[in-house]
Amino acid sequence: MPILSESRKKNRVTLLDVARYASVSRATASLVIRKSPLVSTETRAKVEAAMKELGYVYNMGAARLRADRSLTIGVVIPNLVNPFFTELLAGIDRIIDAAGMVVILVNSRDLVTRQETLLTRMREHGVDGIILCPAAETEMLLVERMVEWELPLVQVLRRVSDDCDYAGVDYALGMRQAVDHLADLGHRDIAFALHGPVHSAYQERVDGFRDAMDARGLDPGNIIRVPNHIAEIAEAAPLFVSGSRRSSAVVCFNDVVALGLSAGFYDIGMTVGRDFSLVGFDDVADAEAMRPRLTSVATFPEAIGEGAAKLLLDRLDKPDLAPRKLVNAPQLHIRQSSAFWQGGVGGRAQNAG
Amino acid sequence: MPILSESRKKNRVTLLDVARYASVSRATASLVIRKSPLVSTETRAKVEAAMKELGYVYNMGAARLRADRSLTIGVVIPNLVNPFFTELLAGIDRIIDAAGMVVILVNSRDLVTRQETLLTRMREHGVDGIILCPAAETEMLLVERMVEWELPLVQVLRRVSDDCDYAGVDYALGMRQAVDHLADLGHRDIAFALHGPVHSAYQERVDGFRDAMDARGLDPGNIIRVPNHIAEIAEAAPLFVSGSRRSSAVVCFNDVVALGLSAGFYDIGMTVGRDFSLVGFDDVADAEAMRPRLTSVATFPEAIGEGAAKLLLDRLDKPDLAPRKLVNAPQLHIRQSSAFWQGGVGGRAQNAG
DNA sequence: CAACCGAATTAGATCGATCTAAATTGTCGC
DNA sequence: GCGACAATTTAGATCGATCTAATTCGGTTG
Repeated sequence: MPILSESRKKNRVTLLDVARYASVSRATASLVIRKSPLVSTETRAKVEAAMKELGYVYNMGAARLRADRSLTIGVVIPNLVNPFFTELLAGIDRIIDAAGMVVILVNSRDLVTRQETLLTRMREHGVDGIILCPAAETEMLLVERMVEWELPLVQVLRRVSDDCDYAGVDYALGMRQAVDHLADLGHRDIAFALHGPVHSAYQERVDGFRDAMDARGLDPGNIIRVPNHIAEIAEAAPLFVSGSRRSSAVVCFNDVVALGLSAGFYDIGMTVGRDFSLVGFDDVADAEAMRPRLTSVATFPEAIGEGAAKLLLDRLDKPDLAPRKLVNAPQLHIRQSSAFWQGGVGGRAQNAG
Repeated sequence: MPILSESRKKNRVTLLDVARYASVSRATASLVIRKSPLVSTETRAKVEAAMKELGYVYNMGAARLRADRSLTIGVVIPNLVNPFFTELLAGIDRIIDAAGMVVILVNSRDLVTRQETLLTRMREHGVDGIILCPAAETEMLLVERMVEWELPLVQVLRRVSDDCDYAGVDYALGMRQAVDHLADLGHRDIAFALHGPVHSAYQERVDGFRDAMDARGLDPGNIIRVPNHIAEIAEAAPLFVSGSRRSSAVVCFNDVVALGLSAGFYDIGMTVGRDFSLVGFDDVADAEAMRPRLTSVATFPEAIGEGAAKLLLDRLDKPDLAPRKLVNAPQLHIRQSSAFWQGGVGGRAQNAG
């Protein structure tokens, strides 16, 4: 257990020191810090001068104890390395920071047991609220327990309970945009490539794909799981263009899958955006940077992060607000990886040839 | 200013409640929590049962006030979206988490004034220590001031002062590996592509490139700045293969630059790894995922994060340790983007043709 | 049996702020 | 000149833990 140097605590300047130096009471000094309108301009100036003079540092810890407010919020993310979550985090940070609060960040690594521990830890640290992207297989119970604890909670991206705020994406709409785009280009054999742990967003994307295909009168049955690790996804590319069920286009669960498959098609000598069409999901920065540039459904993670943070701030203000949902509309970003159906190649080749 | 619901504070279970329930004193209950060996097994069991029974939640805030220790560390990162920093963060998180502490994360956006504010805020929050990747143009003074504050500090990746721990990379060695590799492949006209704000790591990379070129008897003068934003880097590719000073290979400041240039060469119809060689720096996940796969100097950001966190934990333990430096050796990861010099193409074309 | 010991327990002060309720000051109307 | 009133200021209790300096107690020991 780390111990702090003795000297640090010895010569710490407290509010009492400031008050004495400015010849006012501790209470008045406290009012000045909190920018209360109750103190006169004159006194305020005197105290502020004293604070500067003595090098006073506000002690949040003490304030928190008395006021039961920590200006701290917890953020639980299942995966730090995925750029999608990073952008989400950047959005959260922007809003929380602007509100003068700070973020305590933890990484659940998508493990429910770890998540449990972490939530307890946040509670012990006295966070004012939590933004949670629930680990896969999180039980509804967890969220309900937190509501019971009266710890303000916002679910983000993934949804476990309806009794609690949520900021996410209209995945169904996104899938419709992707499928409609490919269908409009003439594709009929459209596959879906997915991976990763199962959670509400996963389910909504899959269902969204199915519904969108149905709506266009296409067969939504060609759903293929690819490896979870990015470097191995490429190896799955042949699955889409060989065997009994060939496709001419694939909608990807996210951009990571799309990036991997794009590499995979390159490896087997197929040119994405000509021989085969690919649509990603999320539109992370790589979509624009890779070649061919990736057509992708933008989900604006940063905006979602901002939305989630705002929901939380609202709730801190009014704890009794009814649960709210913030469902962002995604937007298809057409680039080079999707092209008109060519016949001759892919699943329709036999019919067309 | 967010206010918490009244009820929350009303019915909170405190250590006193637990003590009463277990019919022991507050002090004893406190000892149990802190796993002191002073209490008898019997009493310990009694108290632990009471805690469970009453649903007691430890109040770090109160403990921190008295014990002057917060089990919290601050991490200041200049850019959340860069995957390199994310991996770094993951490494830090792993170690800090294992030590039972949590990370307060803030984003300086590479602005010194913001960084200033954030450091003050961390101090007010009573973090036990700070891991700082200094924003560009941070003055040495800042770090020295923090040492004076007796706030344990570890610099990471970028170095501003020698009076303070530092965890980073041997950039000079990395550049030597990159240059030697290309030189061994027969390249003589090797350019350097850089971008971004100027800081110690920037300088060390540039100097490293120059020295490495000198050591091989090559002219290190072809250093070109490319745009900062990833989507625009591609446009800079022609600069390397046209004009008076053509090159056959380029060493990149980091993988973001490499990724951008790789796209740029694709756009002008050149095949990286055949017509032109490219070596990245950092070896982020994309290096393996892109096509052609990127030869890159791995700097192991996650390991550096772990190293930095360990340095900090050590220092918390022994504040009077002399400043230490942890300089990781990078490692060249050869993939597809670098190939033998072809003559006929690139800078040497005229000589060879 | 008194003195002493170590192990276990505890009362009470304390950390540094905020909150409550009351005191102080100055101003105004009559 | 006095009470009413608003504007400031303040003393003292308080948040929930930890720390210090005892105290208790069963068991040895001389």
